[in-house]
Amino acid sequence: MKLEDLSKSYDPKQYEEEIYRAWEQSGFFNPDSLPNAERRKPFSIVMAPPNITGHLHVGHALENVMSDVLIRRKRMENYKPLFLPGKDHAGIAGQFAVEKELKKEGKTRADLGREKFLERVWEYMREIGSNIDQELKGLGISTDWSRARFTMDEAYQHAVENVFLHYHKKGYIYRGKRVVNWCTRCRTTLSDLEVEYTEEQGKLYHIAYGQIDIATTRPETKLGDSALAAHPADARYTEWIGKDITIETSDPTVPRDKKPKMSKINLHVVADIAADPQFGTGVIKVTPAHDMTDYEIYTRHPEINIVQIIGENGRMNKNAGVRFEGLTVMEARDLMVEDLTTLNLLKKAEDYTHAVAHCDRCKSVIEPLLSDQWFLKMDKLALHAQRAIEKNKVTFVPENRKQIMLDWIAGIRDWNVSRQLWWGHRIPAWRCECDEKTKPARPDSRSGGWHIGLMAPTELCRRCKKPWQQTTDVLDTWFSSALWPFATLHWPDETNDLKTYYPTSVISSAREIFYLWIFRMLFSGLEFMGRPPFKTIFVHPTILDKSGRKMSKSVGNIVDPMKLIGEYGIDAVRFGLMWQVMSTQDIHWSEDALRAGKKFLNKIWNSGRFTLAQIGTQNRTLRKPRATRPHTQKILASLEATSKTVRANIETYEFGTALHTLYDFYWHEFCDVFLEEVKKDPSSETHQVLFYVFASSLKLLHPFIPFITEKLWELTPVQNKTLLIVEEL
RNA sequence: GGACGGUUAGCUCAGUGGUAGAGCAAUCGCUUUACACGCGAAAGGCCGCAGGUUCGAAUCCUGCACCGUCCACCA
Repeated sequence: MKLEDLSKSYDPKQYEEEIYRAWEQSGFFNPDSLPNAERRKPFSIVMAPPNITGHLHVGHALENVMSDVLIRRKRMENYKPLFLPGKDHAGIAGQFAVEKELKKEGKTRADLGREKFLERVWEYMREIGSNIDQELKGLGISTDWSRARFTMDEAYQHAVENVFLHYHKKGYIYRGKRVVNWCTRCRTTLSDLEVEYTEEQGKLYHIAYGQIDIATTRPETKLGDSALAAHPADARYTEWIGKDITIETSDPTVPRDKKPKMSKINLHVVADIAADPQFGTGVIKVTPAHDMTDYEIYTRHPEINIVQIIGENGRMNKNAGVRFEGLTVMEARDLMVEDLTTLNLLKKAEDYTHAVAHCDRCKSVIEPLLSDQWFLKMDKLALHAQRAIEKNKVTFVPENRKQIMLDWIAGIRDWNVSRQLWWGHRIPAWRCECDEKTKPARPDSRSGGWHIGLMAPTELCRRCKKPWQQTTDVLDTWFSSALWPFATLHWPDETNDLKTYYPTSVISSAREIFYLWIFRMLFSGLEFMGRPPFKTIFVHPTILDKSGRKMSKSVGNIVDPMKLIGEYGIDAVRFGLMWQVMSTQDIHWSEDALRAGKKFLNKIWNSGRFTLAQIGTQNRTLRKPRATRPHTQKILASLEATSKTVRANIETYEFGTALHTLYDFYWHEFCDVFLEEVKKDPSSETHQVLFYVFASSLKLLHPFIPFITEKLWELTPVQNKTLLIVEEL
């Protein structure tokens, strides 16, 4: 291409595709294929695998561009950087996405059945998965596609099974009946971290319980009451402790079409620290099957019994009595309030704002329910993580995240790892009919009568000669994500990749998944690899809208990175993202930064055209020229200073400062001042310096805006030139 | 209820003890042969509020207000 053919303004669309293809064809995204790979030191980042449920959002773009800046920089610093891409099957989110599609066809997953449904999920994953790959490539990131992983790959599934068996062998896995977060729509449990609380306007009902009044937001749970509790130090109630009191209630045996009837029941009164003397009357009604706190009270007082009144479908079950059975929780609440009013037991109902639990995924209200689930004991695993953090085996950026993580670990509870979903890793737990009869699941028996291990589906039970049945429960999606930094490198096989690239250099994570993912990778890495899975945890900023609100579909303030790329080009979007990253402060999204980027690219382009025209076509070496004149000396010194600042800033993840520094240097010192000097003094020395500063600037800018710099590099007459991505800084 | 962060030009943000800065927008002048996605010039801020330390504070300390995020079993 001749210089005269270059357009007067930079047109990204003209070059982006061709350049990305050239990079891919070079094989340089694969660190093993780099020149002198054996002599380079490893550097590695595993991509936070996007969920295959939709499109990339601007947060993905930010995170991956930041990682890519590091990777590209390290490649030019003679490391062999691995940027490992992949995708997550996203258990509940994945299943929910496909269910939503089915709903449009008027079907549910039950209509298809497990097998057919899973086929459908796989189909969906393949389709959406390849879209996501395209979108990632659209960001210009230099990931090694030959190493791409998916959490449902066969090898990955083996790793997951391996981990489960390991934990079981160590006694960390147990099956227990607990009050869990139950999503009545998804029909599965959720871990505490997958529950989202929203402040909602409700009512606080004051109900007469014998001589005591009790306040509750959920009067329908009255049907499952099995005790009352007061604080042991609460003098008002000491005489009641240990005794039964008689309370009046709506008789649940009266059919719904009849008027409510008063009936009496006895409730035992216990002393328990969970009761706050300051709140209401200081007495709590205890409904152990449907409230976490109440369940804990129950575990401390063996004399209390437990009655489940809400079923997994979110409706009242037969324990609630004919009057309430079959009603949804909300319907039951209304009826109970109506009955209590009629029976004159409702003292008052005041407006009350309280936190209501919702399913992170489908936003349905969570019902706390008593349920048999698999748990992972967290005490030892958390302790190891805690020690590693305390001994600074991992670095947190920003630093204050360290203490935040430690505080959180201190209050950790066992992890409910089972899910009643179809899409996910099946738990390797088996049983057969005879086993079920002879060894019924007892609460808290280690595996509740299940046999844990790997079995062929054809294997028969020795006792009854019938085939073993595998549990239909699957694992929490984060159980597999926790293994990402080593399972992607083929653990448990001791591969070269594992030896070379574990531990990874830095993990870049959204605050949102700090506990959900980062913490779990940390203890998993320690448990299975004996070392933390990353040296540095970089908790990157969250992109909010201009007024500081979280981006969400319902608010309609989402920014689509692909649309922006279509409008501004990849480099301008990368520039705009990095321009706004100041330390780890959240970003109030402003498209101005993209406009600034676009203008800057144009400036680079035209200064490039000018420079190339000035220096002629003869190949030059990249050696630093000697400068004898003030303007050449000045620009070389300035380049040196810029280079140092940029290096320091990238090392400390100060992407915005690095880019601002480059911008100021390039535009205001190189273009505004030096290029004007060149016009006045077109000497050989000036041209040598011009060439050197221009070429050096392209290298420094490349990690941020790789396309335009690669294109200009191609046009620059450099001796023994390769692609810019592998040029030495 | 706890933890953390923010509050500087119209908007998005730098600046962390010595006369206030950038990008974008707005104003005025330039069809100067790299670039009008440009060049030059001018304009714009009692640096959230109230105290304190200091010769001197946007910058350090204390308190308060507002905004935001995360964590927490308050019925």
